Amino acid sequence: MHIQTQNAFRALADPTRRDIVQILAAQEMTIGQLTDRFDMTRAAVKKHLTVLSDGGLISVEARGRERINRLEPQGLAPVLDWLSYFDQFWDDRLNSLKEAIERKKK
Amino acid sequence: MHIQTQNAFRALADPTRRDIVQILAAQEMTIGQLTDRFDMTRAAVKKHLTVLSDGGLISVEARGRERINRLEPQGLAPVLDWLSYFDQFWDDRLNSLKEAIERKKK
DNA sequence: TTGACATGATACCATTTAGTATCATACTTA
DNA sequence: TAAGTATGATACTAAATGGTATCATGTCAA
Repeated sequence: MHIQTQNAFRALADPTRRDIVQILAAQEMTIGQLTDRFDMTRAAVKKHLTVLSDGGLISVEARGRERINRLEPQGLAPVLDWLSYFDQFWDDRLNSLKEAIERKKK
Repeated sequence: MHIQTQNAFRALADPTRRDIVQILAAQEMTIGQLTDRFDMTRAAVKKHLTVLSDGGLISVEARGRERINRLEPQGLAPVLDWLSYFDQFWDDRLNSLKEAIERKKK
């Protein structure tokens, strides 16, 4: 059993963590900056970041006394791989995503 | 916040439940049949099925004294929709999925 | 109709989880 | 160097989670 798959799915199971992932998709942030976006303590945000890091969804770079948290999109790969098992059930949906990509490339 | 999205992600967060989803993708089953595939009691499997049902990932049809559990692939839609937010990060991976689909269609 | 079978439901337990409060550490800067 | 700032780490709590055991209900079949 793939521990990466498990850790990634587990990381995405919490709504706060999914929000963090979306925020970091737009802009990298320190823990303090992220904490400003939520109604919880810095310690709680830090815990979520640890779970996201375990899931391979973010990376952390030390910069002075700050820690820059960045999205690692390839961490979503195990999730997509697992979902791809169900190709035969959602060809239509995948095709619409494919078309969106084609449009964007023009 | 989309409760369906939350329930679907939560349902997929457990490895036993992901296994159940894959088993049901191949063949619909009763609770008893599913229990044979796992090293846990029928009651535990039933709990997982309830979580999967809450997540919209399976449906249950009563047939006599049996309950037929079926995969509901469209329950994965909220998960895919959420992931599609990150299109710009995994064009390559999506393209490989797209290619797999194209190959299959031939 | 009666026994066997498939499931539903409830109570209970141990562990994990999501959060807080608090203190320690390390870096910046006046 | 000393104060302020950003983060790390630990201990603690309440609630959710994953599991069991047990009993109730409903259906099938002889």
